[in-house]
Amino acid sequence: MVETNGVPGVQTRGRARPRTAPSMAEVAALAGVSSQTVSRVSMGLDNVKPATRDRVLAAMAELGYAPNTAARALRYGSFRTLGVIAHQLARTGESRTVEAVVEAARAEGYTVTIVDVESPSPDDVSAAVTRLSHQAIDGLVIVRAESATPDTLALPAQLPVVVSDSRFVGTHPAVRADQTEGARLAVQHLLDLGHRTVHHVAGPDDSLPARSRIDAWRATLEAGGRAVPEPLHGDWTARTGYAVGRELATDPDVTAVFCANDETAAGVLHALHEAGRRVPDDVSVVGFDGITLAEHLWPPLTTVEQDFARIGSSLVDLLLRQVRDEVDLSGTHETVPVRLVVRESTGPAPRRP
Amino acid sequence: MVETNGVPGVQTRGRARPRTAPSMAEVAALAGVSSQTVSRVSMGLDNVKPATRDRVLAAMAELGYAPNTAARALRYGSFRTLGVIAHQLARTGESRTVEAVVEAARAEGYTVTIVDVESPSPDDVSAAVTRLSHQAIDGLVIVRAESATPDTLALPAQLPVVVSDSRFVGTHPAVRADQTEGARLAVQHLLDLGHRTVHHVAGPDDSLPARSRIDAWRATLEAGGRAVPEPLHGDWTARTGYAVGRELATDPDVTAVFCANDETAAGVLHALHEAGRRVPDDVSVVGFDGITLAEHLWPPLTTVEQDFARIGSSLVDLLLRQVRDEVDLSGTHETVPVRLVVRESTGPAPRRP
DNA sequence: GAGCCAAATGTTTACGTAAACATCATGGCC
DNA sequence: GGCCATGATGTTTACGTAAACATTTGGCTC
Repeated sequence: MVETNGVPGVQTRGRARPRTAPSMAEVAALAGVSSQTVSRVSMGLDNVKPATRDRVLAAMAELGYAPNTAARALRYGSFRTLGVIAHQLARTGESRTVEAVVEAARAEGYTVTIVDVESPSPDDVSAAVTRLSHQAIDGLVIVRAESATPDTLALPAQLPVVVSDSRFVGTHPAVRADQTEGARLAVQHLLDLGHRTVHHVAGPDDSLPARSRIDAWRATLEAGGRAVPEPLHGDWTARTGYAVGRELATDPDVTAVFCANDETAAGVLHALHEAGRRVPDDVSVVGFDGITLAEHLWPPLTTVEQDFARIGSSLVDLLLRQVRDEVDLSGTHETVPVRLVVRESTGPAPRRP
Repeated sequence: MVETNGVPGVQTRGRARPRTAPSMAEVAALAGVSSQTVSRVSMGLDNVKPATRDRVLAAMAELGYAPNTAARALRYGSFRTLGVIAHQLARTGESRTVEAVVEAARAEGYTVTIVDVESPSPDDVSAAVTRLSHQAIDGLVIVRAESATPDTLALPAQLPVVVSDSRFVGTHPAVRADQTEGARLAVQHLLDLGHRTVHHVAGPDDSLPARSRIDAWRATLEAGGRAVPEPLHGDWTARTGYAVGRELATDPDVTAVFCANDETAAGVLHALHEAGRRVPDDVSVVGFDGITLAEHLWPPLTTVEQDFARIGSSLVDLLLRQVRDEVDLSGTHETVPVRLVVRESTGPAPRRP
């Protein structure tokens, strides 16, 4: 764990105590009591005479006292803080999950420290973990690890961890959306509409969810005895969706496209419109995620909705069970159901010419 | 500052020290040195004999030692952590700004603790501040305070604060996008295209940026001697954009719409499409923010791009200057330029029938 | 009013780190 | 070979809080 450089212990030196907030001792002096009594008031214990309590509260108010979290954390060995490692905070799935995690953590009295990882490369994620473990956290949520694997990622021993969909499933407690069922629903929906086959604009190769969606897409086509076209590769962005979409638009055989996520679908829609192909009359498009804007794209996008709120709260739940009870949950993983929402971007297959 | 309930000092009790990580003392014992020597190695000081350092590093490795952040923070009086209060993390402007803040903070060796505020009401924001000041932060970034004002928000004295666009401008150091210029550019662009006037779908009333945009929209129309229609009110979401858009779509006099943000614009586009009004042939639409999807809406959205990355880094810069140098910057505020990006959602005004 | 119990409050201590100060060795110099 | 400067290491202490233990106060019983 410790290496020549990157030793957990080695840190740059911080400046010493810049600002001096009032301490319990000062409050105690002002109120004419011992600091222990201040502590009792501060913790809301009831074995303090009301008159004394009032004097202490008044002193706190006068000095603007706030308890020193560092000292408390040192005392308790806990920060009541969770760490979150996310890859691209501004991406929809990401921010919705993080938002839900923050919310769920708050409900449990925890706050959340965020580290954004520049690239999803193992190196960057490792660096993020190292940085976070220098920080004050009781547990760690890894929202997207993409290509990182348990081997490439040196997690501090003893640090409770929970991951959302990634290669850590199996080695760490995980929460994942039901990717397989989602992709199946999407593809089957298109087949049921009479499309002969379904093209797929996939996510990046190193992403496990992306691969789950590819696999389920393929399996569903095969189960229906359909031709399986070569999947096209995107990177979750609308930009590549657009680029790939321009190619798809030129192929008259393409009547149904299942996109790895809604952003990609937006790009595909853009390309189709531009090429003059009508949606859904000529081509049907399905997305994945259920971003807020999906409903207001044109035409409104049929998509597979993930329950980000539930994913977030499950992540926190699973993590806190480890933090509090120190149980070993590795291997457990929870699957959150998804939901196909049919809108106007999908329709019956065009009649063959 | 202290009140009957909600006293900063009062907290529920945490369990005491659940997990015991190896301490310096244990490493010292194993390496046969004093804990101070371990500390020196840990801090990377150079006045340790190489042989000794190696022994200490070996001991650290063996025990899986990591420095206790709480103790360090207590010692230094700093966590190297900044707090961020955001309103709706998943909203685009929000998450982009937060992402940039996280990034900029990381570059300065700080991590970021996030508190998501449920509603932008003063009460909720206050609660968030209270929660955060229990946490271990050296400074606070308020990304959107909306209706909160310096009066309604009890900030801990001495806590360095920086705010993005809000009513705190003036009392606290602030960074704001050039709302006025942005709205002017948007409206003028539409007027230059020959539209007689421009309708506005505004943001919520209690948001200062929303009001700046309204004011600049009105001022630009008046400067051009145009009629100023009643502004319509949205809440930044595509949903209300759609609702309001349905009304606009029925009014043949509406040929140009300036939306308070891109999400709203997406909703308006949706409504216009649905009503069979062509964009931009019948109606031109402009957004605000420059979300990634703007380029891939249909038609690609003309919008006023904010430089979120720069806003984020300016926020951190301004905040750290206070944290480190303890200078008083209240009153200073930085304005970040915006940029009009013209796409296909705007075009010449239709010929009058 | 002595005795006793419980409530209220005070005192001591430990949490892990690192600055400040103290000590000890080593080596160069005359 | 003694002296001092220097570098390496050890010892003491403080940071703010809260548990554990100790003491005082007040009220009640008989």
